[in-house]
Amino acid sequence: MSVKTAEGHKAIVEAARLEFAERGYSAASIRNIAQRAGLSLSALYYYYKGKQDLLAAILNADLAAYWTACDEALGAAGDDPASQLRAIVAATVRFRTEHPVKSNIVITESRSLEPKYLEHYVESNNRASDRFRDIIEAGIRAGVFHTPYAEDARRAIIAMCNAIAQWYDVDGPVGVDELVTRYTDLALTIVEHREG
Amino acid sequence: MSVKTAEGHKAIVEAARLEFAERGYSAASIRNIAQRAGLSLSALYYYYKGKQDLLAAILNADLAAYWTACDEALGAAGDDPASQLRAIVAATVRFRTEHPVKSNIVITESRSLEPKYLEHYVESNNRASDRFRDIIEAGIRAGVFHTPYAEDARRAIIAMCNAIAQWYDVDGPVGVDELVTRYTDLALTIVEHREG
Amino acid sequence: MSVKTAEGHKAIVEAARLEFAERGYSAASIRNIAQRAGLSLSALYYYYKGKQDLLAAILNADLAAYWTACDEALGAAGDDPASQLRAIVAATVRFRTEHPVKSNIVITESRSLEPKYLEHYVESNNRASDRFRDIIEAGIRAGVFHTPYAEDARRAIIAMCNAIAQWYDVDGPVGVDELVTRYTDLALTIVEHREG
Amino acid sequence: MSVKTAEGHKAIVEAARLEFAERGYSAASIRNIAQRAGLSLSALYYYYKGKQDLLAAILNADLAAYWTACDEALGAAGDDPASQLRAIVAATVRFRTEHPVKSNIVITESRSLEPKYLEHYVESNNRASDRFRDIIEAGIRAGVFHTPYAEDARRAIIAMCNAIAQWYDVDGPVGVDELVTRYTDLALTIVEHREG
DNA sequence: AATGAATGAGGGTTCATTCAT
DNA sequence: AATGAATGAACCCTCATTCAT
Repeated sequence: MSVKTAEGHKAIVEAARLEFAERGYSAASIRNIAQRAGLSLSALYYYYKGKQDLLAAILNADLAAYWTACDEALGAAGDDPASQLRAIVAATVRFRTEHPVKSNIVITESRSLEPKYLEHYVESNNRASDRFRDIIEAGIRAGVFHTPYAEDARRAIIAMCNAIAQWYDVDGPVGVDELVTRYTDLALTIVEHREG
Repeated sequence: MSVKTAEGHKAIVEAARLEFAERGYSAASIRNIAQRAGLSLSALYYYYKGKQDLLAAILNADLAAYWTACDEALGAAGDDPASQLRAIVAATVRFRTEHPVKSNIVITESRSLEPKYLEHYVESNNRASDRFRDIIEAGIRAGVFHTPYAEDARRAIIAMCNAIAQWYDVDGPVGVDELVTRYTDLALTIVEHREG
Repeated sequence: MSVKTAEGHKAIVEAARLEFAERGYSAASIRNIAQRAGLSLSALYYYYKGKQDLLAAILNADLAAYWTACDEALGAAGDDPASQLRAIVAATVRFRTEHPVKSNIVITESRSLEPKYLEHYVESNNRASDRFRDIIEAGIRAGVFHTPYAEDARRAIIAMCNAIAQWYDVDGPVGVDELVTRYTDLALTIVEHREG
Repeated sequence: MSVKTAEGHKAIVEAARLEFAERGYSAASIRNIAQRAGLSLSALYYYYKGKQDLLAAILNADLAAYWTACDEALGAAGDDPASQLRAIVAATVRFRTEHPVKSNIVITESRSLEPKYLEHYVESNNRASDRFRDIIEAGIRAGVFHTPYAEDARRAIIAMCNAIAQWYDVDGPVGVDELVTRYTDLALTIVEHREG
């Protein structure tokens, strides 16, 4: 929230992201994070109140980054449900492939948030799910999505996109653009998109 | 692996499953596990070599339980790819809803396995994925599944089924049978099943 | 002391000697000893009351073995102080080279004996030192040993002989007989043996 | 090696020396050491990486202290082998009597050093033995030491000097100066020192 | 703005030992 | 004569955190 030194913040957050992603929150060591960031242990405590505070900061920042990406894509896309769904899935696939560390932390470590920090995060996360829900329901109302299971389709789409962060390899055979095509197609298949 | 006393084993494994599921492997305390199992700390060490050993035992047991369920379902189902896919998805949905703790541990905590134990687990897990792959590819060859993205469809189906363990509530509005129907339908939609 | 089963006793004592010698008393594990002896942990406790009891048994046995060897050598030697000194030094060198494990345990681990067991051991050990003392003093009275420092000479001789167990290598270049010659010569030099 | 605070270091090292000397390395408790030093357990770990690290620090420091004393004595002594031998034996006797704890730790606990730390220590210790060897061999070449057993004489002298730390009592009947006289005489006797 | 020193709680693990059988 | 099961105490060590400076 508060800004102390941009550099300090950044080094710590980046180090923490890696440490959290590699070891998981509770196995992560705040000493390691400080060391990775090239700071003293006490310096870290100057910037952040503690481990939870650091996790919360990262989780909120990374979730926000994801939603910013989604919002931009949605804004640039056409208004019809199919275009909107394509846009949000594409943005998600891009984010999961281009920011696997951020993605995995948000997906995996949010459960380590203590109640105090959890509230704000969950709320933020729900607003996210709502975007998918709204689009799908709009598509059904418009008669272009024919799935009888709106909620499950929504969960399926989110789950399959999230999983990408766990297996995708930038140096692998499949390019991001190709993957975007596949997953937008899959998403439309899942909601049973049929025009006319 | 090794069997010492059925009772001792069972109490410990059940307690450990809960602890691992609630807190995650590395936040889990072996002292807590012993207490939950109603044993002394050292008694636990009489049965298991350590925390890793306990995790590995649980992971292997629960993964095996899942695959046993799948195999039974596959054996009882028709030979055609659609029936086979329906069967394995149904078995998976059932397992995820009826054994959410086992499911979540297998899905979430396998990454805490150290190399020594990992090998056997990964191999076992791969044989699992192969079942899905084989069925989908058979369906494509047979001309009944029309998805152009066999691998991604496979991943999507697995991801959506796995996610169930995270949100499903036995006391919620949706019954298991209903959920099975929905997810088998969704799976067939994903692979673009069309006969004739 | 009491005999339960000759075999059991022997296997345990031999295993314990090795373990004590390799790791030192307090780092030695009674579980390891049982395992090395090919017995169950409880079997060991059937034969010995505990770790201390086992140590005491070994220490007493090995010290006794050493003094038996000395007594035999002294009995077989001439009555004059020089012959007696030669005999006891030769016996000591032989024991240290031929039974390095027993030697090292007696020398090194006696300090781990608890008071209860210590008394008997110390007494036994003192009777040992007395043999050296008596011989040296006899030699001085007889006018064949001319050292002005009887006690220090005694300590020096014992120390140099004991040290052998720490460095002597059976497969090394120096044979036992040769070593016996050297150390008996050295001992007589130390007490300044001059006849006539 | 690393220096953090002179005070912290000193209190810990002194406490550890006593604990190691009294109980032996593996029976020594790091909690006891911290308590004796008047520090918290974790404070100790701020200064030393662990039990081994502490042992290594002490062993190296105390061995160095001994060799510094030897070097000073050798530098102040005459160049001829007899004077040099007298000097190094005198320095050794003084060190063993005046620093019995340091002496006993170096002599007894070096075997508890793990390979990682052992190397440096052994090397340092070998340079030590070499001093004795060089002097004795120089004496033999110069025709003033007549022992036919240079190596065994060296070992005997070192062994008898080392043993002092185990039995010498500062409040006993024998003063240090007197002991120095006796042991230098004994050493020259052992190498069969005869001039002219 | 930044740190070195110190702490207390808890971590996993191993230990010698006992006891019912 | 022999054992499997269980225990409580202690082990070394690492942790997130604080505080005086």
